[in-house]
Amino acid sequence: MQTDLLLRQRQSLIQDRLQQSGRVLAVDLAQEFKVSEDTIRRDLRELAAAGLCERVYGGALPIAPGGTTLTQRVGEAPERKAALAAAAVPFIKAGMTVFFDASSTNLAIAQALTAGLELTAVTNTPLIASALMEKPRIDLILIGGKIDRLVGAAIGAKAQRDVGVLRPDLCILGVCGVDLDAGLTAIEYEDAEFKRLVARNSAAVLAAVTNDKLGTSAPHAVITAQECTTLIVEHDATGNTAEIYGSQGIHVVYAGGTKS
Amino acid sequence: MQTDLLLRQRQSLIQDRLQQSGRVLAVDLAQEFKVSEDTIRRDLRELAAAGLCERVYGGALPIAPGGTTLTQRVGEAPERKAALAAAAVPFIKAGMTVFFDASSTNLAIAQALTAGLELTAVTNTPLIASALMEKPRIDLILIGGKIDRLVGAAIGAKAQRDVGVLRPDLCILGVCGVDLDAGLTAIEYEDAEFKRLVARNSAAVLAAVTNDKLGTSAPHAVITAQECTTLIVEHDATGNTAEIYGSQGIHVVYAGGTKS
DNA sequence: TGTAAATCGGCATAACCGTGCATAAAGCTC
DNA sequence: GAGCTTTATGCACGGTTATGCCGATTTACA
Repeated sequence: MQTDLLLRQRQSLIQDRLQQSGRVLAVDLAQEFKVSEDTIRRDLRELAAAGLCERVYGGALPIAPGGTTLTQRVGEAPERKAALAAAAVPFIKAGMTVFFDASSTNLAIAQALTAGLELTAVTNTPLIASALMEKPRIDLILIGGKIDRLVGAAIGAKAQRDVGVLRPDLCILGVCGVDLDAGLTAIEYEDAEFKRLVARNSAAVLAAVTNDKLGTSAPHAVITAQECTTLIVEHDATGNTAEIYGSQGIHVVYAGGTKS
Repeated sequence: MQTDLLLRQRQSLIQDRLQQSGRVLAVDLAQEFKVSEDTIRRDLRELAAAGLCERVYGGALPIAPGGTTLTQRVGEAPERKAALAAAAVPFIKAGMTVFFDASSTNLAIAQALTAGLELTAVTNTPLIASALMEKPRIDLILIGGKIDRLVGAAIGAKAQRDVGVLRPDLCILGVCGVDLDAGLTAIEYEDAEFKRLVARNSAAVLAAVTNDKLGTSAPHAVITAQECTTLIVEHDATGNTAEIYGSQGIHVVYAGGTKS
């Protein structure tokens, strides 16, 4: 706990607390920073005036997300995705080049990254790019092209050409289905093409999936299950998931629960 | 503890302290270098002017926050930007191909578009792309490349190459300064290059600016004032704006007010 | 509806700031 | 080397900022 902070430092830290824990209490902050509650309130008022947080009785909340179509998907089961994201973050290490595929879970991962992390991030998804811009130490590369409205990202010929020159250390894949036989699958043909290209060019592939995708398959194959390095599943995924996929050499991680 | 340092040495050491501990206090430095606080303050002022640190009350911080980024600017004066946006929307007609340049005001314009509008939108700014994704009838094309954190968009060689093939009907330019003699100007060199390229390739150029940019100029010229088709200013812009720019054949529109 | 907590505005104060001026050292010109 | 300019520094002054405290008001909740 630091003492004698400068104003900007304090406000900056408040923003961190906000983004990390989803809310802040004036009392807690006053105690933590050893200043009066009045000062904290003034800070919160200023941050709110600058549009950086939403002022509420007793503290403040992060700025309300707009309500996007893909943000809509983010709105579904946010705590599950946050748990998956928290489990995925440790796999992203400083200095890496990481590709973030289009997916609401991956957006959660991007948001969950610690602010100080230094890495090169690549994405074809504006929403994820926007989230990554909040992290000051990240080198951000945007893959352009025509945006597919369903996927919410650029996946066409141009995007495939641009992403084809990259060799990421890690590919954080978004998938529509995961099955031992069918492998990782996607709903759209072109999306699957794009995902396969990136995954095959990456040194490692990580996928974080909610329970409803486990054991299901979508029309278009992306990669085989064996090509997936790490699979992050929910803590209450069917009991034998780890054994089934683990036997294929896949590293299975349970999120937010007690298991393994 | 050293004595009798030369100015450059001292400033260099201050930078070290800054990078090492994340902040410096004027009092501490004065004591450490055995000079008056005034001298330290002068040092800090110079370093800040050179863009090497951020001056704050009591000392200085590293340039980590990085000037004012796009996400920061979004929160400033939202109601003024909304008014400008409302005035800009009528210029965007169905069927057009429109380029949205990086700018917090342009983000407001993107948000203000009616949901049913059918058009092809192009942007190099993830934040604007995210906003445009909410409009279901818009064909969205993303310009990729390395994201410049200060500008908040892709403006490098790759982005210029990709945008160079487009011939938009309308370019909604974001500018840092507007002056009759200096024309439309930008703070960053590469950003200016990018903007000029897009503007010159567009059939029409529209710029919406807040009062603080009127009559000012930034280091790098984008286009001459005459090359700007439409200029949208605030309702309380200095009275003779319309006359001055109007005499150059520029269509001046006052936003949100009673005038014109 | 009553109560405790949270908030807002005003006020006081101490620390901090920038400016202008003076001084001294260093560098330059002739 | 005399005389000038430039530069770095310190000091004094008035203005500004950050913060804590107080009183009046609003809000949440039982």
